[in-house]
Amino acid sequence: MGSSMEHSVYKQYEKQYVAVDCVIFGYERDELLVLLYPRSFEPSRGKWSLLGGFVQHDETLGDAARRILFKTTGLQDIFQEQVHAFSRIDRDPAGRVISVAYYALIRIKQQDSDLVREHGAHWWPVSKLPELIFDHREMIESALRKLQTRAGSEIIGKELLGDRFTLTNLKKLYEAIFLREIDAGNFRKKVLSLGVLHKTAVKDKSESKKGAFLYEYRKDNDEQLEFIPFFKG
Amino acid sequence: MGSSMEHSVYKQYEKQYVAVDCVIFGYERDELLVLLYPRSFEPSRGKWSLLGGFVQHDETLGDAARRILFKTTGLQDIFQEQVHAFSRIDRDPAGRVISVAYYALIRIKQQDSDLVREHGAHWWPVSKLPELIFDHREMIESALRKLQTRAGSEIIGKELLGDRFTLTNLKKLYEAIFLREIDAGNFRKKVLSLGVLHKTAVKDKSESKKGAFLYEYRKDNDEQLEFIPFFKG
DNA sequence: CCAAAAGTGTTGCTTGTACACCCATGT
DNA sequence: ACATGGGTGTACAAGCAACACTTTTGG
Repeated sequence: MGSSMEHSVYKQYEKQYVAVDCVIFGYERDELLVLLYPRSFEPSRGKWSLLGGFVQHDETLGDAARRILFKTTGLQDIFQEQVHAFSRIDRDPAGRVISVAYYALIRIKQQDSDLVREHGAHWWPVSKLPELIFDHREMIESALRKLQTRAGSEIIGKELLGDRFTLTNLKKLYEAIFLREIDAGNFRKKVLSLGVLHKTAVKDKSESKKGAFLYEYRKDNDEQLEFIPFFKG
Repeated sequence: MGSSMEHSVYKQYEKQYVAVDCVIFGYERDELLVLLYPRSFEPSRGKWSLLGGFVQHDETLGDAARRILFKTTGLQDIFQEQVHAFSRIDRDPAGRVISVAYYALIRIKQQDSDLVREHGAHWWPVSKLPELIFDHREMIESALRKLQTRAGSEIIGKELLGDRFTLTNLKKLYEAIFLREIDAGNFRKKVLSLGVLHKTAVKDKSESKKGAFLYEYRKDNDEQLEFIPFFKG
């Protein structure tokens, strides 16, 4: 907006409830998971819900998403990205609420488990979601598509895995994100050819006798080397 | 949103002004254009602005975008797509307004010129934009990236060109969208290989002595053949 | 020794790109 | 006849997918 309206005279226009819903992705046991919590009151009691909240005057949508994430997982400085604004008039039976979906990537190990438990939240595999309220399933599906797009343009690794990981860890993560199998050899070559990972001297022997080298992101130069397409769903 | 709040008790939460800003793309003289109109009052008098308006209780964001588009161009049933929600707190100096950007593709010939003139609107080339208010430049840039993504996944043709067009018309449109030159022979082969266009018996002689065949979309079967990647920026 | 994951190499196919070349025709 | 866009063919390079093969080591 901008023109077609004088300043300070917005009074004549209607305001809306604006919410943010967070699709919080985690990764465990080779599966991509979403954090949901159960709805304990009508309507839709028993169904599951994304974590959400209303946007306040003094915060951006991103701020609101961060606030919600912090409140429910205790985590800060988390990668997140806007997905889409959902605005069906009757999407929330209790009132007209426009909701902007965000997705976030967190390391489940790092969450404040007490806080999560206190909210009754539960991790669900994206491939086996329970019944969800409102348009939350649609939000998760859109978020997953966004995540896939991003994972195809740059390496999503440390956000979900940790600072160091083996190439097999990364491959399994990508299989979880794209919901399909990937050739190990080709994946390895493709990822390494991008030159954004640095092989450490450390081997992880937890998943094989031989052990696999741990890799980390090259911190040095280029944050701008991103967005070289390297993987398509 | 959903849980964490009882129904009908949203009263305790703050409402927001929610606006929609439309990035209206047109195409003429081998250029991709955006419809802007001049701001005639302070602040930012003399700068240019997207067409926008506030969202009402009884309409979705898409409805609002359609309403604004109709009000300013007289056009209905226009292709449009949501771009992003912009929410910087001070993005509008006159008040806290969250704005969701949409882009639309229209055929300039079909617009209601009187209506457009009455609003003082003017078509600007995307590559030579004037100074814009607020975050409107950012909105246009995001919208263009979205348009490029979409144009790379399916053929954007009739929305901007008309029902029938030559392959050279389409190539020039793509050059305007991607802001770079494209090889004519390769473009032609790629587009035809998708099999979504049907060659008519009619030649357009307006642009060459030899004349070029007009193509149209195959209406018959498959709307689902879309989203086959066919062009990358 | 051998199962199992780590890691390397090879081959063939598909796709993209550059560019040469022929066609049709109004002036 | 020739300039101009329309349209086709070719040849090379890059990227990708399938899969064979070697390495390492705990049990």
